[in-house]
Amino acid sequence: MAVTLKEVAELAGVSRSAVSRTFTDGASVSARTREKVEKAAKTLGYKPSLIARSLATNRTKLIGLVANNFQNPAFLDVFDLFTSELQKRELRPLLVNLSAETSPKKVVELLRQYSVDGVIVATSTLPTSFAIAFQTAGIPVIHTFGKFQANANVHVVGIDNDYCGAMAARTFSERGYSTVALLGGPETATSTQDRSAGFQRTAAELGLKVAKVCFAENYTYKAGRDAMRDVLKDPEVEAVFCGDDLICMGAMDAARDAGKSIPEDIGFLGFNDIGMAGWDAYALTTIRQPIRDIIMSSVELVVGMVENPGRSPEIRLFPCSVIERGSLRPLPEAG
Amino acid sequence: MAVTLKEVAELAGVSRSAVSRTFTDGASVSARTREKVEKAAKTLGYKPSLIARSLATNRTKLIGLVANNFQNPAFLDVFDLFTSELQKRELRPLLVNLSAETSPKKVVELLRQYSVDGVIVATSTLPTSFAIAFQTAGIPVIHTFGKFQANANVHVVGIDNDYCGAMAARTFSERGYSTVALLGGPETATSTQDRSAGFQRTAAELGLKVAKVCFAENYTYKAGRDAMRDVLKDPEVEAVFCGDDLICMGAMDAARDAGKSIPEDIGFLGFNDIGMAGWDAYALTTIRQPIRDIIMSSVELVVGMVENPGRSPEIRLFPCSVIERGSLRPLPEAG
DNA sequence: AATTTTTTTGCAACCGGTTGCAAAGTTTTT
DNA sequence: AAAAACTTTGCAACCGGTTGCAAAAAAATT
Repeated sequence: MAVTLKEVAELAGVSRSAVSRTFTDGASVSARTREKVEKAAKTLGYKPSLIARSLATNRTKLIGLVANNFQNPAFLDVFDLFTSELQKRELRPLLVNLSAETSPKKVVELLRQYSVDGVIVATSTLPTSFAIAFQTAGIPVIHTFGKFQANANVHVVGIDNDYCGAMAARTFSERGYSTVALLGGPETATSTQDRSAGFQRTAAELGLKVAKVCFAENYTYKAGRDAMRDVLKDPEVEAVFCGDDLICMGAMDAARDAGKSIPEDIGFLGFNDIGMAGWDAYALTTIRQPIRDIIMSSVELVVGMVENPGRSPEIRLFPCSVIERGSLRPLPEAG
Repeated sequence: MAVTLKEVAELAGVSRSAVSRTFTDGASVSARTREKVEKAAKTLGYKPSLIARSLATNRTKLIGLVANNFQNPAFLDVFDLFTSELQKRELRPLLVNLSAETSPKKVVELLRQYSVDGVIVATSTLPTSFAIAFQTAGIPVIHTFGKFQANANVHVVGIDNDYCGAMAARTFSERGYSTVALLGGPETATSTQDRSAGFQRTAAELGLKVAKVCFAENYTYKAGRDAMRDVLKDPEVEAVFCGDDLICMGAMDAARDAGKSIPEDIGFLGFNDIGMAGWDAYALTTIRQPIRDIIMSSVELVVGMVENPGRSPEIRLFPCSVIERGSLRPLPEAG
């Protein structure tokens, strides 16, 4: 069915190598040969087979994209940006939905079998060891949204979660809150752990009482709503720092359900700044994570790794900022 | 770096074919040979290269997944289901983000170059001709969420949009509304056109006045909010049928912003039943589209096509149903 | 035990490209 | 016009598997 190199070579009256070279960037072909080949290729509708090329060059132009959070709208942006950014560079994403795949080990095997050129692990709920498994298998890997360590042994692109936790504590303190709660994302996520640490440490420093610490089971509205019921048992809580906007929205609805009004009776601070955070019904004050920068940088880095595998592990962190809307008391007037 | 067939064959003391056969389902190998090979493979950590296999067998186990709607939360389900459903069958999704890709023609070329075994085009905003282009190129294709025609020439899996439009009109009529509006999705989407047709025809039959027909520019909250401002100019509109839940939520907020309360002053009927539709802040009455059934069926069909390319085009439609929440007047008591 | 049937095995060609190398062809230099 | 330097080209081997075919081995039949 498909037209091959050989047929084009025959029609153009040149060798197979000549045809191959016309379709390879930077190869040496004379203008006359190129013209003949291009004409023949056009006539036959020839396009080189990327599979065959991959076998010969040992490059597939496939980038594995491993995620386990297909429920959260925050990931829509991630997918959109990843795919379009890869496409711009003539690369393709090979998606792996980790929630469905049995073991992480299998995922590594699988992507190795497909000879992906690189892998982006986009999740904060997996340990660093997962990303390292790719590295051990000789596959360039970036742990996006991952936990960074001073003695990095794997590329990490994301944010400083500890610092963001501290930022949340400061945000509460500046607005005059004195007793607050933490309603984090899944407890096993490294992002949750780091934010929690930063939040509690800074709260202590600022004399802010953290009356309650709890965690939602996953990044969903429902999990947030359920966990919030627990927080509401404690009447002294004036504001809640949530590990994710979706969780936060669930928590807000639980609070409203209990007759509280926002921000008068209770304040909420979200995380991520997903599109919905700006909707009138929630008007969420939240800490924005610069997804776009993170993704672009991850793609750039993985491409760099492919070109230069020896590159030493890098940590790239992007700043987050508080987006002021209506779910917290306003800052007191300066002066 | 990677271990090859040849090395395994040498270690096991058998021919390359024997190794190949141990890793090919249904091939003939004796128990003793298989054992020797498996032992050698384990020692060396061998896994067959899928690229090489693809070249030889002309099957890649890659399924192209073309989408152009990465903004809508409804697509999270789509991605999740598609990827996990493909994974169960040992297939991989090769994602194409159409919004970023220049021309549809290029997409066909691209997926052909990667020799995908099949393609699922998951969008209602592209004409049937797009799906047909794959077919012409000899690639099995399913148009999921596509427009179906009596004389089908391409597989379509989805819903009967005309019928759903009619269902919306009946829903309004049953609840005693007499003057309504249609706030559809993008006007170029075939789903919008069909729903609109069914809605208006049935409204006319039921004596329901459609005072206003307009369309959101895309499937977003903002587009819904903007378009709703136009609808609000007409004070006689009692209820609005929206082309998508996200659009509907935007529209609801525009209405509330104008001081209307829901459902007392104005009613809303959404479409899709995304997770957020159930949130307290919206409690959207909406027409549920059975995404899960549609996706599972699409995957099953594309697999069937790969196995039997001669298969004649099929149309698979799934029923939708009204999910009653709080954005419409209740049904009058029976009797 | 000899013959027939069935199963297993290795050989070698093939899938559709790339690429190092040396020969052939051009262009530049002397 | 010959020599030197540079380009272009085709040959042939290779990437890592699969598979039809015939020979070899094993099992079943007589």
